[in-house]
Amino acid sequence: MARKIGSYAQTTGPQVKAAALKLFAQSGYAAVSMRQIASEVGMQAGALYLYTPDKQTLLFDLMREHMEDLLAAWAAAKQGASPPERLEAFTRFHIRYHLDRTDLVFIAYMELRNLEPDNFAVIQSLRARYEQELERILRDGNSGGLFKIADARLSTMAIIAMLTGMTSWYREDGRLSRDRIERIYWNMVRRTVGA
Amino acid sequence: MARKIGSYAQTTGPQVKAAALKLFAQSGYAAVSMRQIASEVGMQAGALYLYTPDKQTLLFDLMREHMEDLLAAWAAAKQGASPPERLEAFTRFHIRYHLDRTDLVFIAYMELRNLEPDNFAVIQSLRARYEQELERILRDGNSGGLFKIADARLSTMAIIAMLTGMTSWYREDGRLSRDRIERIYWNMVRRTVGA
DNA sequence: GGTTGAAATGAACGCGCGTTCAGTTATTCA
DNA sequence: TGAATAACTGAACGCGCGTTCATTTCAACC
Repeated sequence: MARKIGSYAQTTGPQVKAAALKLFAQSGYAAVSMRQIASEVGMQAGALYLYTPDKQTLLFDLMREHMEDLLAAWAAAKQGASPPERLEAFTRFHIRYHLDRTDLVFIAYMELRNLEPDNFAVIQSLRARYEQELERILRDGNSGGLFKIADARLSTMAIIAMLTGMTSWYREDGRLSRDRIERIYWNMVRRTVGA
Repeated sequence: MARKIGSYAQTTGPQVKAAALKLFAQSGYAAVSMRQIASEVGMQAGALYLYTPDKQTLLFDLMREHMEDLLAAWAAAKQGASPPERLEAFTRFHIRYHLDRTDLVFIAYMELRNLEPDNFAVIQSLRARYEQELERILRDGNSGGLFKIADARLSTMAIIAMLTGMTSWYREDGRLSRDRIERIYWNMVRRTVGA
């Protein structure tokens, strides 16, 4: 018997996560059963517990890894000297990263209230760190007179909502190419900050 | 016995809806039980069925009435001759209306996937009508040269996402007054369309 | 080819779910 | 006062839930 003692099996783990991701994004955490997830992977419900201690952890791990990957990817992609350049880099990075992971983004926004308090706090703090990255750029640009922003916090929330909202209507085979969408949105963001 | 024959009792009905609204917004449709809703109103679960045929209809009615009220309220508040004036009216209306009903707005966006297909289609079509109102203004302003918009549909989605996102962070006793928030957001919207 | 141990099964657990309905209570009005 | 009716109770229904665990399968290795 392979009863996890401190660690969990690593081989089938990714498949379980992928199945949970797909189903959670489709129907929502509360509406998806462990039996459905197991069936998606092609096993029985009991076997899932070789890869996760419980259902809640499955959700939490998806969200935490998403936020950590996002922060790491931005740290790697970060560039630009002036605030306008940094803002453009952030905007384009955000769009590309999110359009590649619409399911994860969807979950990370929709399932917050299904997290237990401790887990919620962890995700909120990771999210805050990401928002801080944008807010920092806006404040720098504003104090340097390059942006004309009334309230950096409000602009941060507005821009992130505007950008992240894309994931709810974007389709791979849609009317506009990703490049075109990216260009149009960057233009709107630029205008929003008065640059 | 008061077994609904075609119609449902009207007296306690609003209390049931209010309780469902509160709990759905708090924990999500799938995570809230009929027993919880009943307990919030102060009755037993069975009594709820005097006011609704089932749980799904409770959700659907909340969403449908919200969208119909929204459309009716905008029809009444609609004003302005030029596209910029109309856009300002729309923006300010949207903010005021949504900040007064954060719970309903939250549900109307989050619980779409918990609607059965037929119900989903109804809500989607109501939502589309509302978005059309904004898109019409943007197209008119663009063809008159008053706005500088690359794609009216994208700007519509961007603006609505930006405005509706407010409901997820707005608090009655927050740092900024509603008037100030409204002014700042209108300024951002105005810039977004290049006016 | 026999042993090991990881991977997975499948039955079972107690529980809460949405919904139904016969029966009880409270109010209305003749 | 008593009949009619509206409002609500509380027990019950079958079902699917998350989770556990003794048992089976099977590839890897001596």
